[in-house]
Amino acid sequence: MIEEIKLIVKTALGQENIDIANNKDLVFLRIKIARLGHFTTNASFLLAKKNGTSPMEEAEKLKSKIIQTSPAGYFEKIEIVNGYINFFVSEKTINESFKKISSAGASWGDSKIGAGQRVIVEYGSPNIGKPLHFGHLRSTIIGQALFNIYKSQGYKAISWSHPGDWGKQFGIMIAAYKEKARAGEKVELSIDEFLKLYVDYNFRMKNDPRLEEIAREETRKLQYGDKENARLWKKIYNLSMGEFSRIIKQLGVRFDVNNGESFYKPFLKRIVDVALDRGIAIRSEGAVIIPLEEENLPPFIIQKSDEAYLYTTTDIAAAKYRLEKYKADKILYVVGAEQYLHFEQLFAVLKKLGYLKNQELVHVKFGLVLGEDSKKLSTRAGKHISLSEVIDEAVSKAAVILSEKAPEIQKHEREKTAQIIGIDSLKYNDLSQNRLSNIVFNWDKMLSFEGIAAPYLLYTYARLRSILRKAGAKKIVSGEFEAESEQKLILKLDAFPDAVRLAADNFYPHTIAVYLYELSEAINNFYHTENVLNAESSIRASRLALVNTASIVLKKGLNLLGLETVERL
RNA sequence: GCCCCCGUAGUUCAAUGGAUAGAACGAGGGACUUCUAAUCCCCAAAUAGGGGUUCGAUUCCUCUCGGGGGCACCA
Repeated sequence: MIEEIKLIVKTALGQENIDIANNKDLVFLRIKIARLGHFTTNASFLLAKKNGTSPMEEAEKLKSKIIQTSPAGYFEKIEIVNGYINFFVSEKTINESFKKISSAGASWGDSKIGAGQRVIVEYGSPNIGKPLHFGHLRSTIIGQALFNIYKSQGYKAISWSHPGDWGKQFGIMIAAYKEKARAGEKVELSIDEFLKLYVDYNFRMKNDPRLEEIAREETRKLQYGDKENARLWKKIYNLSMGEFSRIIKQLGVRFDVNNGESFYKPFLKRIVDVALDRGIAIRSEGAVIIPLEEENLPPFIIQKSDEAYLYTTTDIAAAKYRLEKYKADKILYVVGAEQYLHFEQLFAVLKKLGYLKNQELVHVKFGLVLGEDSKKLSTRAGKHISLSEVIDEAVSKAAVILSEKAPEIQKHEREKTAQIIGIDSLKYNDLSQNRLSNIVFNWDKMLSFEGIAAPYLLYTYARLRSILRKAGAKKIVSGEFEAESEQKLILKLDAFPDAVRLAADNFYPHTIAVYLYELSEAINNFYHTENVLNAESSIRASRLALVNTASIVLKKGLNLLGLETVERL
């Protein structure tokens, strides 16, 4: 409806106010206070400023214009309050809107805005060799949601994982492994064992520069093709990727492309050579750096003084590859905010090197997961919360609650349902808040199934499905709605595309998450006040159509966020 | 020292520069012979502080305070 109202107002503004109509400050809003109306615009304020008159005066003039030019019966009334022009749409308009939404069905909220554009979403990139810690959940979940959202907006979206499988952590693990092996100790080849080795070595390295030296040397050897190190690397890589795929699958996430840092090793030398040849990079203190003084940034080191490469080098190669080979128009890097500077530098360097032209590169940053002490959780420091542990905890807690509240659900369905509730809860907990804030890790909060949490949404959905099951299959796409709760629900359904657009524009999945909570409120309110199955036949038919449409939109929204639904709860 | 992010009820979070700043949890009270009570209804409580821009500021600018992160060979 909001698009229709936009058009009506712009038409009424006429040619003489084309500047106002095109002004980006002209806004159309859904009114939050129900008694004031459904929609409003600030056009009168802009007109008053332009003409040196009062908003009230301009509002009156514009209102009579709108009454003349708008389709008959579109508005129930138009009121002017404090200079705002407030629109009350008519019942007929609401019914029309419903028809549109229910016909669109699962495509409601989609758009073609991104048609012909390719967007690569990089997320969920683990550091190979270390088990996934809880912090990885954020990137994975936010990234997957953005990927889904962009796809729904008509983009050709590519989900891309960029595992850190080529860096110094391997040098450290290899060094630690060899140290043990030399001492004649048998090393169990498991992911946990390698983590222990890593943490321990890293800790000792702080006080012993010799160990640091050894690790660095192992890294260099690996990068320059040492056989033994390559063999160890492969071992750790396989262990780690197995673990990664298992968890990713459990989370319902998948990647179109899975090119780790090691994938780019054939390109690294050339990246450095070209940068040097063009005079963009220089040698400094034995290393190769790209100075970024003009950009007011610290220099970007692309090769170490021992000739090993860094993730900076890999990132340049990866970006070049995506821009040139994959012809990406947009790349979203869903990576923690602590890498802010790195991406500022990377984007500046890509421009300098001419790889980045008018494509859009965005660092979609998110806050850290902090420990209970409000300090960063770090694997290096041995502060580690295992992601798979958190997932298991969430699922088993869901199973307990499920058996209390819905004992009638059969065993095999119960396990599946507990999985979905547990995982959805973790995801929703993260997705429902602005990604920029830090999160303090807290078991209770993380696994809370009360209030604004996934079970509320899942329950709402299950209720709708239950009504539809009982009603039997019938397909109705329109209806007459008079009850207040019905109209409120339709207005809420009508707002879904706004939430999706906002999420896409700002890379904010939480706008959808918050919207879905509000939608569920409207749904719960509706079926508490109005009976569906026992209503008189024409009303029953209309309400069933509403229930059906609401369930489709709710499911669609949940799916955009990467959440699954259950049929009963 | 410089740079970035954050600061909203007791707590965890909302609010594309718009009206009377919304929820949830927690505390208290109420609603199931009728489509699932993981639901619904009622009730108290907040913009860190100072300037500025604006018809209008939680939102933009600026200073101060507080929390977090980053700043040459980790990712």
